[in-house]
Amino acid sequence: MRLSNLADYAIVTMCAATRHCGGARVSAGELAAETGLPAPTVRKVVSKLSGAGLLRSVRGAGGGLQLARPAAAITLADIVEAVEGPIALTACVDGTQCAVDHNCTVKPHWPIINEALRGALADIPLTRLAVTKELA
Amino acid sequence: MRLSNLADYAIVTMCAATRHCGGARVSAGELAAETGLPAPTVRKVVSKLSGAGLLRSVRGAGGGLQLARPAAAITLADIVEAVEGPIALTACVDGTQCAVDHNCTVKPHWPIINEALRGALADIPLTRLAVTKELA
DNA sequence: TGAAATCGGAACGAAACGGTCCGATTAATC
DNA sequence: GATTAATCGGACCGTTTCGTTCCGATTTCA
Repeated sequence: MRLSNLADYAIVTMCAATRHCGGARVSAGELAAETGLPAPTVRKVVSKLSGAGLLRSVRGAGGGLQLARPAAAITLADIVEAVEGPIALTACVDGTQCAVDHNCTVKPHWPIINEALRGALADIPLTRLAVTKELA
Repeated sequence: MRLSNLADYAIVTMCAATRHCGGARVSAGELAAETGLPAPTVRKVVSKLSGAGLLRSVRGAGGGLQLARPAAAITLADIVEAVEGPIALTACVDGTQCAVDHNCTVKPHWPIINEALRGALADIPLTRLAVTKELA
C-alpha cells in the first residue's frame, strides 16, 4: 500500500519540469539540482517518463526534456502508471492467475475498488501540485 | 501501487471467517481448506490479524478463531493496516525522512490524497464482501 | 570534421516479501 | 492430577522485486 520511491521521485520531477514549462528544454541534471535528487536516479525516471509519452526528450548537446502535453492534461495516475505499470491492487484486476481463483467472493468487488482509487489519482493534475500556495 | 499478497489473503480469510460468524470457533486449517490457500500461509495471516485485534484466538484442543468485532464494524482499511502497517503512500505521510524534504511542493498535498484512498477502503465493510450475490 | 554533452539501456547490490517449519501453550480426556 | 492431542505463535531461509549506479549509443554545436 505504499507508492514505490521511483514513482514518488517521478512526481517531484514532473513538478519541476512543469515550472520550466514556458521556457526551453531542461536537462536531467538541472532537474536533479532543483529537486535535490541524485542525478542518476532522475535520469532513470525521465527515461521511463519519456518512454510512456509524458516527456519529450531531445538528445545531443543543448538537448533536454519538456512536457509532451499541457500540465493540466497530466494527472497523478498517468505518472504512477508510467513508472509502476497499470494500477492493479490485486492479481485479479490485471488478469493474472490467482491462488484463490475459484469461488472467491471478493473477486467481483476488486474492479470497483480499483477504479475508485485510480479515479482519486486521476483527479489531480500537475497544475495543482506545481504551485506551493493555495493548499488546503 | 499493488496490494501485497498477504493482505489479499487476509481479506479472503476474513470473509471466510465472517461466514462462520454465527457458529462456534473455526480452526485456521479449516479456513485454509475453504479458501484454497496453503495452511501455513493462513496461519501466518491469522497471526497478524489477531495481533491487530481483528480476530479473537483461543489456543488448545477445540480452539480456533472468531471475529473480535461485528462484521459490519470491520473494513478493508482495518485489514490492510493490520497486515501492511499504516496506510502511507509516501514517506512524507508517516513522518519518515524523505530525500527531497526541503522545498517540496508536493509534500503538502500527500495527506489529502492519502486520506482519500484510505477513506475509499474504510467505506467497505466485511458484510459487503462476504456475500457473493448482489454485486454491482 | 571534431568534440562535448545528452539520453538510453544494462548490470550490480540490497531490502522486503512470501513461504515453510518447529516450538510453546492450552484444553479435553482418562 | 497426569497425559495426550490439537492449536496458535514466532523464527528461519529462499526468492523476487526494487533502488542505485555505471557505461555505451546518439545527436547537436562549433
